[in-house]
Amino acid sequence: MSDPVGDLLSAVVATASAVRGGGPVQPPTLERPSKPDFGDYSTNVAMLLAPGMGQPPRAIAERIAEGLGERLGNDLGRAEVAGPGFLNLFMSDAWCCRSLAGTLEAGDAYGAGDRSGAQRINVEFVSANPTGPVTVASGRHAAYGDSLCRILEFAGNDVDREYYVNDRGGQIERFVASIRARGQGEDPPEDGYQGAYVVEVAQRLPGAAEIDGEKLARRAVEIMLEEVRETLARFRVHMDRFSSEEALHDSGAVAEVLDRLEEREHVYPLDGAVWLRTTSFGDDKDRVLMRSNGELTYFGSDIAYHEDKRARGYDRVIAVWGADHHGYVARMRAAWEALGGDPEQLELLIMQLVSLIEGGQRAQMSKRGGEFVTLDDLVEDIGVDATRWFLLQRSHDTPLDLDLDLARRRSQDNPVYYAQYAHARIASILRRAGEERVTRALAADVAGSAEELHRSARSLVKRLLEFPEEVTEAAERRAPHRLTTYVTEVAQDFSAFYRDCKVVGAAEEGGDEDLRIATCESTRRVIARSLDLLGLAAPAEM
RNA sequence: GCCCCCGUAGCUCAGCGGAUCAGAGCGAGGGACUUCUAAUCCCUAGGUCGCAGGUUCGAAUCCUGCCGGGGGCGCCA
Repeated sequence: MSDPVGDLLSAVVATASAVRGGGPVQPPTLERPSKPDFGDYSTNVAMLLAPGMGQPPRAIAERIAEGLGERLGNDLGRAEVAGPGFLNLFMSDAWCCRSLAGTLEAGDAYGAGDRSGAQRINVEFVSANPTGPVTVASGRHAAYGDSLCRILEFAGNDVDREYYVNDRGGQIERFVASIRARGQGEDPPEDGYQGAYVVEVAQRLPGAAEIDGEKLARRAVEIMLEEVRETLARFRVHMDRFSSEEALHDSGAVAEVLDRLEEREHVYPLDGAVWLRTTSFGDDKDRVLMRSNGELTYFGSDIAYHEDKRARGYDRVIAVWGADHHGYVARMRAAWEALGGDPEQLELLIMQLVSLIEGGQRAQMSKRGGEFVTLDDLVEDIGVDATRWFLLQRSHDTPLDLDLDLARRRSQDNPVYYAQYAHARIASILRRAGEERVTRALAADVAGSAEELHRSARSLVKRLLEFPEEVTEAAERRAPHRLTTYVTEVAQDFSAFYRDCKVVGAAEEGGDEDLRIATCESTRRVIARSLDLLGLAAPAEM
């Protein structure tokens, strides 16, 4: 795997270890300073070593600089000690060219994780109740969950995308009652679903009033799920599995889990209900599993569902929940542990709210009240790419204000087009060069190019070299939004390169056309991959 | 009362397992189209990173308290 920055960091650590006289070294930083005066890369390694060695950091930095010079040879232009003891590294053009060549040799795997640490991961997301269309709020879950899965896969894991269908319980009964009412031309009950879509569902279920309750519920859920699937498909989200709550009851899985909790003596009766002693595992109060009327709670089903996922043998089980479920985390984790689950394996991520702003007003969305904007509407309005970008730009634990007027009006200014435009522009340049010419350039000895690199070219190459680390960070921190920032930076750096360095006809200004074509191709691939990880298209022309 | 998230440039926010991170986009003002695609580029503006303590050689970043905003606290799902 080509990772020149990682290799450079390893060299720094090895040199530091030697200077200290062996032994492990606390992982130093290796950053790209904002000011060119501070070199291509800067490390704090000397300052980390100083306390243990009892020597001034600057003196240690000098010795590491010397050692690095020997270790890296021509790769290192020079190393300077700065400030309190930073070591600023200026890499040679040769190093940049060789590194660039490395990104191309890696092919499609550039930036991908190696499979040595591959995990089987289950990611459950969206899981919106099948009682209405997918809302924009669920769209955020869809965009986030799907992008996270793409990133986790690219980082070297095996991922299952899963949707949990709450196809029983009170909300289904209210949904059915609403359909029945609409089927007879009446308004739904007050606590029912008021949305106009219920009328359409009723029309697809003629004679709804006469159909048996359970059967009607199943068919209504089928219809809604079909729509959910279609909406998600248009949004480029494909679930590997839909898990039914009802099926867990039918199979006896729920009853079995309750028995096991009882065997383990985590359950007790009180006030006619059955409680789970979640406080034994850190929850602030115990929770009801079975109501005094004999009905199981949603929590009871959900325990069985998570136990089902656990039994499937994943290394890691991730669920993305809405902010309104945050109070639910402690009890689910408690139940997981009560059944013998490893708390390390269960990850419950809370997605903060999406608020819609329209006409300067904050609108709360309510599926039951029929007041919501559907994902389909928004996608139709501004397109899949802009919608996904919009929903992915912000960290999942930050509330998102979605200004509809802005989203529509600014559709041309949306930063997503900036990255896509850079990709299209590169594609255009490569078309101009011609397929045969590009092939020849990629086969050429780019690593050995003698071109004196323009600073824009150096910046761009260094940016491309950040890609593997960006993928790792985005995966480990469950943070797809980092890639929106990164791909924008790549596009910006490319724009500067485009301005300063002629590609086709580079020789006219003393440049190496092979090298510059290779730079374009590497950039194009990194942008395309980044966009793909976000679930966005990488157009060849715009 | 308890819990979660947030408070960074006029606006929307990134950065938050400490240092060389004070940044991006939009908005505002000015400039560049006989272009390897101007859906672009360049310049200007402006912030005591909510406040107060603490830890540290060093804090937007970690800890505590406070203030402000949003959300959640059911034998609903």
